[in-house]
Amino acid sequence: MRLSKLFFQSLRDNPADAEVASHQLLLRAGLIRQVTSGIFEFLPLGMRVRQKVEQILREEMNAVDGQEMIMPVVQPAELWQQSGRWYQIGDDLMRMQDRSGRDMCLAMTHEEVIADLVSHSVNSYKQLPVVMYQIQTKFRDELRARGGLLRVREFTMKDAYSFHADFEDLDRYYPRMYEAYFRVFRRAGLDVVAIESDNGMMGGTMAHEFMAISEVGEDTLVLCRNCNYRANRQVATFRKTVVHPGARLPLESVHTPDCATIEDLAKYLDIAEDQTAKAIFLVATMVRSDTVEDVFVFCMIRGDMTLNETKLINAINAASLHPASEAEIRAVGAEPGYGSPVDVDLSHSLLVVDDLVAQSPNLVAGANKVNFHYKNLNYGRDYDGGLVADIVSAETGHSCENCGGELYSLRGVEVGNTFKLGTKYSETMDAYYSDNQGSSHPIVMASYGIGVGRLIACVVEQYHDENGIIWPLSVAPYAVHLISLATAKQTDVQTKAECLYEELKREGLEILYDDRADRAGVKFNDADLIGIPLQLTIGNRGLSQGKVELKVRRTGERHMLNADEVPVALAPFLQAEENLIQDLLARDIPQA
RNA sequence: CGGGGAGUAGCGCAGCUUGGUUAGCGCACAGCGUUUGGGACGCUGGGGUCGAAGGUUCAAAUCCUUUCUCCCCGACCA
Repeated sequence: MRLSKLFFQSLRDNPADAEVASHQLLLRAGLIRQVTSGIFEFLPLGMRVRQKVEQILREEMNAVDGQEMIMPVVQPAELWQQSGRWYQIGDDLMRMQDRSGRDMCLAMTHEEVIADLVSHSVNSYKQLPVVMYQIQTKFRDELRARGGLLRVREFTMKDAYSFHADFEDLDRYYPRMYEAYFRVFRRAGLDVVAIESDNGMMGGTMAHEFMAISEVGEDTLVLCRNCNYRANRQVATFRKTVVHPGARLPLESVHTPDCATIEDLAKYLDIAEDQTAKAIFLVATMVRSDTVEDVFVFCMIRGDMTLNETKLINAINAASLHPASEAEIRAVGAEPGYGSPVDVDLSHSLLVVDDLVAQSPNLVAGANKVNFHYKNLNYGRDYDGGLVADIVSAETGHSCENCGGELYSLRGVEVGNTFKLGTKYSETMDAYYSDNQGSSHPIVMASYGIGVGRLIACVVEQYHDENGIIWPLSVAPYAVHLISLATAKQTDVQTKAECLYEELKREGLEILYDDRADRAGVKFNDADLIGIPLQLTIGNRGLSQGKVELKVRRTGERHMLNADEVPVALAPFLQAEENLIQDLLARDIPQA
């Protein structure tokens, strides 16, 4: 492709509203443009990267028996009502009506439609297992799009769905997809970590997330330094130990002036924060079959820990949570900042006590009176009932539940996930098959997603420097960036550049040919910005000695190649770029 | 939705506090000339409903009200 003809313009300055590196570089290198919040265009250069990624996805999905198909973006409400998600999912689901007033929505994902398809098409165990996938647009009306392609509203996802006669068959298949996922990410140059995750709105029995480790990530991973425990902080567990065991002491009320925070309280009473308990007040929205109800939730957790809202949502089976207002807190007889479950009216509320608080004797907690706390608060004596569950987050420094090793945390971007859905959708969408005895069973289902744009953003996050992007060869828009420095008078250089362009194209190489009339500096800077792995410069200086100059974008190394044997001379450098990916692929795949 | 910030040419910004000619600058863009191996220089030129609506005023980019959009931080996910 001639750069002079390419629909392309680089930006010298970073657009003011782009903060993360991948967003800035993808914009500046002319790969994408934002149309409105969270909705992007992929320009020709960006489209080529996308096609590279999609090709990898196709090859790897086909390799695990996936069959490509395509499903609609606009879907009837009925299917989502049938699965129940029409009611469970909030405003993320973009709803609308067609001209006759029929409720419709934009697909956030395609479980309903494919389960519906399978319910009509699969009748016998002989048709199972079957795996289908698509590379298709999804729309999620996110609260807040951010970070360029990292978090958008309209995006392209590779979503695959597998259907099995029973869980054993799914368990046999699932590891194949898990490994295929590692191959996809590694072929694109990304090193990822697979972790246990929450099932969220997907439901089902088990889920993994594939995380690209990055400071710009929105997720926190909890990992063990000793064993291979890895989980999203939303679900990560840890070993909880009672740090101050002992016999129960009598409850007493103490005056604690100006101790609205745990830190102040511990300091004032000269105790450790792990000897305190704190109350957290939330309102949960509970969605039952056809009712929606707000319930006040009174949580007790140890003072040095933080509430984990995902765990809480799962423990009480709520649809969503939001902080309670002061009025709502006082309505049950509690005092904000000095709350405890003693002598409050919880008849219309839900008490949830973290299991560690339930086990720990003699904690200090609020006395529901400004400037007063209780000492020696004991669950089962001073208050009881409610639900006892793990509702706090694992943090750096906690102990691994499996081995006792030290936990630490990293930030990551979720580039893919896999869900063992079980029979949730097959039952609601009526997807049953007959076994060899003629009896009917729900089909066992799983779904597997990878965000194409997010994957690209993660590649750029991982592969860039201060001058621009440094594409891995496997996803680079072109393999070689040919830069002609010919001036109007240097017709010999011009001619040689044209010949070289044609020759390299004949060799089957993907070439971006900078034939523009700009000065050298402009071209070099654009080349570094775009980030094609190999830059081939042809100018009067080298050509007068029969040479062209090769620069490896990744390392900055320069080599003089004989102008007459460029394709041959180029081969080892292309191979070296290829080898980087092969090295990544050769690594062991960590077990799920 | 809560908190913070910003909307002036394709991009980056100044002007606004203290209203006053024809709204400026750099980059980008077009033409001509000189240049030509790491973002050249000169001359000329095109491009703006100053986010929108309403108001105050002799006069509004500037003051007031309303509204829309975008970005960043917190509750969601590929």
